[in-house]
Amino acid sequence: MSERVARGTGEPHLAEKVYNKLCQDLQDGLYAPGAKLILRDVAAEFGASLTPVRDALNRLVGERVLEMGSNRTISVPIPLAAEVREIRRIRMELEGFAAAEAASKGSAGEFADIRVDCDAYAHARRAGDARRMLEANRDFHFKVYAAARMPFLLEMIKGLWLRNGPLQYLLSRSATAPLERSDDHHGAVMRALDERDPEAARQGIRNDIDYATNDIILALAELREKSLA
Amino acid sequence: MSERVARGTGEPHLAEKVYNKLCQDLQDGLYAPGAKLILRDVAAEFGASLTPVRDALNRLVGERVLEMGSNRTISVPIPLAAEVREIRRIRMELEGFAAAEAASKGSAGEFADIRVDCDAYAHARRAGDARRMLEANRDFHFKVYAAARMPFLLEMIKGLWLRNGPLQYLLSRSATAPLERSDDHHGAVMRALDERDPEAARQGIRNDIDYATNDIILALAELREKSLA
DNA sequence: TGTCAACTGTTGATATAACAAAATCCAAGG
DNA sequence: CCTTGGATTTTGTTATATCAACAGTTGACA
Repeated sequence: MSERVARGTGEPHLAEKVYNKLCQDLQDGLYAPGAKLILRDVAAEFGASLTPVRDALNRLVGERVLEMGSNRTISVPIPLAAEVREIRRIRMELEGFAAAEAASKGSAGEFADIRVDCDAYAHARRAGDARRMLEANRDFHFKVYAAARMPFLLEMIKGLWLRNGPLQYLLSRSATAPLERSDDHHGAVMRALDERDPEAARQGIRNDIDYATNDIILALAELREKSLA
Repeated sequence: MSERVARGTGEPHLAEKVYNKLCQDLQDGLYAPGAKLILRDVAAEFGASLTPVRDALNRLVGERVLEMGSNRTISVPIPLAAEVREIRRIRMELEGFAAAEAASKGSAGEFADIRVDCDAYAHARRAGDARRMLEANRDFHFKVYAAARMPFLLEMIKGLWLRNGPLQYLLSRSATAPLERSDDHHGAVMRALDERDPEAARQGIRNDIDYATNDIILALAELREKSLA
């Protein structure tokens, strides 16, 4: 039953596989906020023992993607609206900063690549394809941030996104799911990049985050209301 | 040999004790950058088994305070100068933002409390007491950030500080240890808070971080030079 | 019928054993 | 003196057993 292990190579061990899969699923909004992650259940899912699962979960707790309750239960956080608002402000600072840097330091090639996702987003929205919208939106944002050439900043932003991945779960099930219309903001960012105008890029991203978060806050209120019923 | 465990209460379990102690020691610069953390050694130090130590270390890895090498060895990161510079810029954004918020939202009582640490810092510097300087400096900064009333932001900033805690290890052993003279910047922040001038507070903190990081970069260069010898 | 205590299953915490990859060491050979 | 090859030790990985806290259930008794 003991799995072959590879150390030293880039080959992922079991703990890392579990970690990666959980990240993926969290990002894709497959876990509801509040969902508990039972060690033995997750272990069974992967056909693994507790140890690698503990490793993965503890790492996620360190990243604040999961939280450990006072009873030591690990679960997907249900942020308070105030917390979502706080994270929105932090994201506006950090991602705005990254966009401004990108406008200064990005290459024309990168910008062309970014435009593809910008168009893909608009196209997907017109087609009403929610999944593609999500994907294109994410690619658009992260390609902008990558153009800032600040790897650690990119990591931090990824962490913030992962953190509200589960909230997209809500969004995707929300009655009022508004299919956010970020086209204008994305377009503004795109123009700012081409014109190498850092402040305009910053402001475009800030607006995008500002508006998009409103939907999340609404969905969250809806969840709370439902959980009282 | 099995330790009594308390679940549900706020009482820390073994893994958490290990985690807290490591945080403390890292923050105090007791670990050199590049130091390896051997599972069994740490476990022996705490008279514990591997499991709780794995828990603590994995969490620290998640927080990017420690890093896992390709051979799965966990160690204190030795950042490249470029990384230190990147983190400096991120800190300037984030901590500058927090200071600006503090100027808007902090209470007069908080400001009075902050002034104590500001004075303590100046006093410790004149007395040449390096340890007290460090302490007063940290208290000063974090009290400012706490006044912004953004708990998650505070967490993130703590993470960034923890991350270059080990670099203070270098500083404390550096031949050119410059005993940074942050008095002016601290004073500027202090004035900005009292006058409720967010932009001045932001700029004061930004300057402080900017200058203070230079010392770290110098010490880092010194380390690299020494490690080549 | 309502209440409470004992029982039982669940779940996280810890310790430990077995294993494999890396690292280290040491001796033989060039 | 340096290299090289294998033996030995170190060290991370995984699985597993045991224990204590917790939750839910059942059943006895008032």
